[in-house]
Amino acid sequence: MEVDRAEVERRVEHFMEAAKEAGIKLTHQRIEIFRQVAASADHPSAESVLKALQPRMPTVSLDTIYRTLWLLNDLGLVSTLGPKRESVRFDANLTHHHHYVCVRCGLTRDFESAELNSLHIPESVAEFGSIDATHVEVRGVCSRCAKEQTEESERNKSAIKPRGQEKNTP
Amino acid sequence: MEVDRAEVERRVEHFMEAAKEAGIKLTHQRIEIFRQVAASADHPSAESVLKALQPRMPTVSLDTIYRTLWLLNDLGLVSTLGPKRESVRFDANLTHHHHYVCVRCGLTRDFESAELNSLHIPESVAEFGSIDATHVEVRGVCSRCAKEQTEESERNKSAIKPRGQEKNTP
DNA sequence: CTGACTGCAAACCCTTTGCAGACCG
DNA sequence: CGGTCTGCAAAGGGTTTGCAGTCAG
Repeated sequence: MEVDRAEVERRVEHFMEAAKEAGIKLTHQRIEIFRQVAASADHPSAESVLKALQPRMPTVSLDTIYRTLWLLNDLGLVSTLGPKRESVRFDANLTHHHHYVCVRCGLTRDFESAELNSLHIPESVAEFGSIDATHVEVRGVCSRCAKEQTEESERNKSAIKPRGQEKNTP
Repeated sequence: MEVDRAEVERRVEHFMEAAKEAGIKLTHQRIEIFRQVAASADHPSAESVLKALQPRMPTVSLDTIYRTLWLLNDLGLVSTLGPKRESVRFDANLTHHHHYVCVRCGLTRDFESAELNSLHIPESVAEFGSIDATHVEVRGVCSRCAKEQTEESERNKSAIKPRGQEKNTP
């Protein structure tokens, strides 16, 4: 499924500006990789970006795609779906509940809300398939990470923030 | 963070019955692994279950934990958080949007809803940390998988359904 | 020109699998 | 006791990293 052509070009434009501003080089690979992600409505993985790019760029390699996608992520031009790169988590709470997730360390906590259990979902969604459950995910920075963040922000004043790689199962 | 002791025992009880009903053996390992997941409010990974169990059961191995957790998942006694075990997916749509996810093949589609963009989150959630974004995930079986499912349901009439392992980036 | 970037290959981490011995029922 | 289950070790798949050559600015 493809994104509207004009929208793709708008996103690419935005990417070019942001890249220039961040002082990174606009290589052929980066432009094509970004264009490919921007054009796909189905949130591709690195692998599927590679497959899509192969015909146009036979020599592009998977690791460049990874590096580029994470770079784009750091620049705030794309985001990732679901947990970054963690192990699978298991949940013995069988009641209908929702989650608070810390975007820094992955801490996950349940919460309940009768209101959120009965959300009104747009009718258009039914076209995708059956609707079995709806689940709300609240994202933020947990208190512990917030504390660490302020502590270390004393020294860092660089433009680009590193992609948090620390793991944590508190 | 620990789950209420009585609640844990209630869950373990439920597990014992369900296991008997399913005809699987109640080994020491299975009971302890289940108890550990049931007792953790933070949705542990296999690795953290292992660490928690090491003191009590020094010889338990990581692969047994994996096998047991997936077994519990198949029995409907635990569930998994986030995408089962896929590669990271990237998203170039920077607008506030929500997701429809097929639980069979992982197909993911965006949808928008002004109503869902401004949900009322319980105040208790603020205790966990800052609230930066809220995101609704609708789960179901996509039309394509639903078709396949009915086609193959002719032959299968086994009690326990296999854990869907197929991957798919449509 | 020169430092940033790419491609290659090998390393890494989490997870799964094959097999021989151990244990539940 | 027999078949299920465990532990071990090794394989597997996705992702990352070190290095030497390449390219954008």
